[in-house]
Amino acid sequence: MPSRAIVAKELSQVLKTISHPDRVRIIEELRGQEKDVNTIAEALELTATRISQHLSLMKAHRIVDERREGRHHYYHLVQPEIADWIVNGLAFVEGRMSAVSAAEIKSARKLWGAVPVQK
Amino acid sequence: MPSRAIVAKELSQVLKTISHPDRVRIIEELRGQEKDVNTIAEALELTATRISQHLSLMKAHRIVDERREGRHHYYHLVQPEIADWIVNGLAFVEGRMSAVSAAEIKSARKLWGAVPVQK
DNA sequence: TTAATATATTCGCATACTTGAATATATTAA
DNA sequence: TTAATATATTCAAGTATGCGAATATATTAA
Repeated sequence: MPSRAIVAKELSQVLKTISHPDRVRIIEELRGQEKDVNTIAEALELTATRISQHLSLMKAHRIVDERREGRHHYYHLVQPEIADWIVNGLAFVEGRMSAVSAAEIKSARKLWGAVPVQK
Repeated sequence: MPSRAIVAKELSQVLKTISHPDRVRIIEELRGQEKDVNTIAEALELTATRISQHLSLMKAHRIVDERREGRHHYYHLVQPEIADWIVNGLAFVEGRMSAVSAAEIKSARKLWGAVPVQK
């Protein structure tokens, strides 16, 4: 298989792993800081089980990694820049939604962008 | 639904649409220029039917658009910058593969990056 | 008109993903 | 030890995706 095809396959695998509404949001939650399962679940108003499932999948694909401390499992992005990359991807979303939603995108971007950047 | 969730959903939809090895490659083929189905099929060594199916899906999701001229259907990226964004995404792939493959990523990036940028 | 070319659409099956519910495990508190 | 907390894993059913083969449509050439 030619190298371009190999790389495309790997990249598409990464894209596939993050292309779920919950997972996009989880990645943004982890922008610049680690968080435990419950904290994420509360922030996104989803069950801890579901968050755990998503994190388990993303860990298997090395998008996130885990640090255990007592009964808390803290997750962080293996490559913190991926969150910035996703924020850049919002640019493509802007032109795709209604004017009303476009305003929401800007506010979402502001919110996400406002989180302290990870070293 | 809060705005962040809406935006995340839309973005994940875009990601999902492009997260297929063939489709990543098609987008890169369309970087900076329109091409017809057969041209793409030959370049990627895939059947025209398959390329047509991918393009049809991406068109439905407004990733690409079509211009018909005679019996040729030329496709182009609705948002040409998406190709650049994908090239940036290669950065995340580099750390994920073996050293040998990492070299291939660089060459792939060089190849893709060498294509003239669309205005 | 007929044939050839270029592409699209439909079909069907195999595979994969999503998700809540139930169950299991690890850690700390009583 | 026992109970409570935090998270993980398994299961099963519903849904979606991928893909080749067959068929259909549009355009141009003969």
